[in-house]
Amino acid sequence: MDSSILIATILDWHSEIDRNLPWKYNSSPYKIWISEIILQQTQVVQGLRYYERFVDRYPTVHDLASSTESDLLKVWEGLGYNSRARYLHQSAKRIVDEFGGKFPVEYSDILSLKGVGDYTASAISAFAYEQPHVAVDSNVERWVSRYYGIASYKSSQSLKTEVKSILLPVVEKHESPAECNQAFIDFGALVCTAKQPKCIDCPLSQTCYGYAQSKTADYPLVKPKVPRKKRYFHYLVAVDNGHVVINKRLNKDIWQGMHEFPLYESDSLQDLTHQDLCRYFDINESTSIESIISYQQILTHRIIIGKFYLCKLKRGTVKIGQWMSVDQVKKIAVAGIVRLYLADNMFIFNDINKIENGK
DNA sequence: AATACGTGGGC
DNA sequence: TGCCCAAGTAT
Repeated sequence: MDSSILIATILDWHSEIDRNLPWKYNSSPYKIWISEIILQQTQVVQGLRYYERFVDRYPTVHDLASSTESDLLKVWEGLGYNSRARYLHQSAKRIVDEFGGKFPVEYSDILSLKGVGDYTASAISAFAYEQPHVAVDSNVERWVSRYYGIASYKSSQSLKTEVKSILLPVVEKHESPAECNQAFIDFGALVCTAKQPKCIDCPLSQTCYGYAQSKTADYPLVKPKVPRKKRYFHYLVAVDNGHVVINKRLNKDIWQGMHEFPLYESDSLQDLTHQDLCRYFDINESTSIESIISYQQILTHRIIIGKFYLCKLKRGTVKIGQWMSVDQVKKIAVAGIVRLYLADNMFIFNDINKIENGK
């Protein structure tokens, strides 16, 4: 089928779709930018509430720029890939400083923002400014690769280039690049889904290569995944009268900028011995460990095993971090594995006697 | 080009 | 339960 007829079919299908997403129509470039960043590698249902909270808290780029990275990470907590939040703050400051607070219009300027790659720059250009760009995300490359039987790898540059070469000429001729892109994405998200595509209801099935060959599951190609490496995080949960010792993660590593307890990382599942704890955390040998609790968190490329060693220390005698109260801890963004621990163990902030009584 | 970066939902 | 997937980007 000629690609222009193909696109006309999809636009026709899309004319009866209304997903009613808050960033869809008459949104500012700023809000479209926020929505696109939040939606990177994130399902719409998962990002929706974060988007609402985010624009409520930072209605303009000025509000975002004058915020702090720590505040931003707290709003972002639980969403994942938090470098997105750090880059958002960085870019907001740049927009205020270098673009006079006005969101850039030129594709090259938009692309130059940290955290904005080709997909996001294209999406903003099309949705906010009706410029002829194609935002190729996983939805779009999936249906195009299935329809034409393009044997390229998922997310590969070659597939993106191929998809663009097919769709861009059509978008350039159409009056609304925004409408085209929304239709392309929605079609992949709602009809040509990753699992169990709705070929029965698909307006393109009769001319679809993947459907004809019963090979929709084979496109696009997927590379074998590398096994996840395990990392063992040993945390000293040092408490004293409603306070606990906290550090901020500053290295270029997972959970950068987020908070945790004093950490020692090892390469084995073995519990740290009392001697190890004394050495690594500089605590007195008479300090007793109240409990050792383990949590596990599975990430895309890692499995984090967190072990939490609870003990009582005297505030002021410890230099391995900053003492914080419950209220302070509730206001900071914490690393995922620490969040798991705290969800079950908030009793550590109760007074010492209650902990001794085992409650 | 390959790898790292989070988290939650679906089956 | 274990595995796949998600409106990708930076290095």
